[in-house]
Amino acid sequence: MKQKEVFALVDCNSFYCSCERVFQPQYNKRPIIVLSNNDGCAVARTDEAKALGIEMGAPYFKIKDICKKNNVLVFSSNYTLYGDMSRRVMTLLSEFTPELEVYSIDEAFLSLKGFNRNLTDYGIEIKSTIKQQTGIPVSVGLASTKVLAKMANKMAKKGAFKSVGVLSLESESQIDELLGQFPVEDLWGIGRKSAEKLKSLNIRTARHLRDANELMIQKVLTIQGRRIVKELKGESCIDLQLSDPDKKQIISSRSFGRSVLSLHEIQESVANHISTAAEKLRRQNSLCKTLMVFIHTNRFKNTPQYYNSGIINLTTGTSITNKLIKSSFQILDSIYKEGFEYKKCGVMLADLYPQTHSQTDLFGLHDTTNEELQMEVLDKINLYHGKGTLKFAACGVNQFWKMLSEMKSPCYTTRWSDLLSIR
DNA sequence: TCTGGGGTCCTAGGACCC
DNA sequence: TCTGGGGTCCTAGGACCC
Repeated sequence: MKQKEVFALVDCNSFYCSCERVFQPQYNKRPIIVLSNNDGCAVARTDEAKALGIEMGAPYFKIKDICKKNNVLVFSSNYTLYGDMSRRVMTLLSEFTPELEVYSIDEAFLSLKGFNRNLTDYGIEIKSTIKQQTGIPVSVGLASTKVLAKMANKMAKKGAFKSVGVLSLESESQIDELLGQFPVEDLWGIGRKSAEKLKSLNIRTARHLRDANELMIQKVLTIQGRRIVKELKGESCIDLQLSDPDKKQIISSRSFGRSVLSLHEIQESVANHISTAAEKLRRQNSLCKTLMVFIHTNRFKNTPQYYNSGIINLTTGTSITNKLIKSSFQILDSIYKEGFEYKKCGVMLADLYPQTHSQTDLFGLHDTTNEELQMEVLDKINLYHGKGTLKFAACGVNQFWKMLSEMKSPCYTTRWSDLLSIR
């Protein structure tokens, strides 16, 4: 007989805020929010901030007053810090199971199949280890499928389970009861649109969905919806993904810190995006055959709007930054129009495929060994001395278009000069 | 003044072929 | 005058996730 699956979903509580708190423990009871890029909206909130009514994704300019009035600590995002803290948490988690899926920067699924342990106790052990060794509080949900583990995790964060922060779904009757209380729109994989469709069918709770006709659900929500129904019944059909597969596309894009009018400044920004994306491309040893560039104005502003994008199909795949910058400028020339206030631009590398080193090209357009070596040196220098240490002149120096990040904390863990000193 | 960024999967429908 | 139908491949767009 097939062994029963057991999944644990470990999720860091208010992750970005918790990272900030680790280094400023005096903030422990204070409301904190962390803003998205460009100090745009709130993307992480502590419980104290949630209690003030600050919604996820709320634009900062709309909540500034509440923040001031209530002494909310506001941070710009510091991805270097969060990435490093995430790595520490994931490394610790990997000691609790041989089968770990790092699902996002602040979440991981663990397979505990065949573990002969009390699952709640094991969850508590995981939680306290992470807290003790990194300072990050986590919640743990355990169940026989990923969808149920996600649900358990959500419930572990509130109500009666909150004080423990760990919830293991084991008995049928308990699962049935909790499914009956769980709103269908809070399920993993059910977004706004799907929730609307389900509600029009009078399916309001996870229990309603579990008991619905699978074929009917598949018609309404595609095969993914049917999978959710099966998982709610305890039939595991979303497997653990142990290694992360190569990306199929790589995007780099960002809003400007202010409106940008000149082609020159957009070129600088695009050159930077290409540099970032191409470095990622080389890191997974791939080449790209399609390059897309887009620019647009601020859709929230009452000014003339313009959006355009262009694509170049590269005859031979490449990962050489300067070649890609050249092509991106060709695209820009064809899509840029004078007289608009631009707010955002970006690039996408698509049609990625693994570099094999064996292919030759009839016209000799493929990347030469010399070019590849140059990129290798570039990547090594930037890895060691920090991003952007060595860059192409096209990326510019002043970068007036750069995003706002006015409330960023120091890089406590990754920069020597920012290390905490104890006096 | 100020509204994020990066990614995947699935499906419908068009193009094309026989 | 008769005006098919099935298959594959590709792409754009929708929906979802964090």
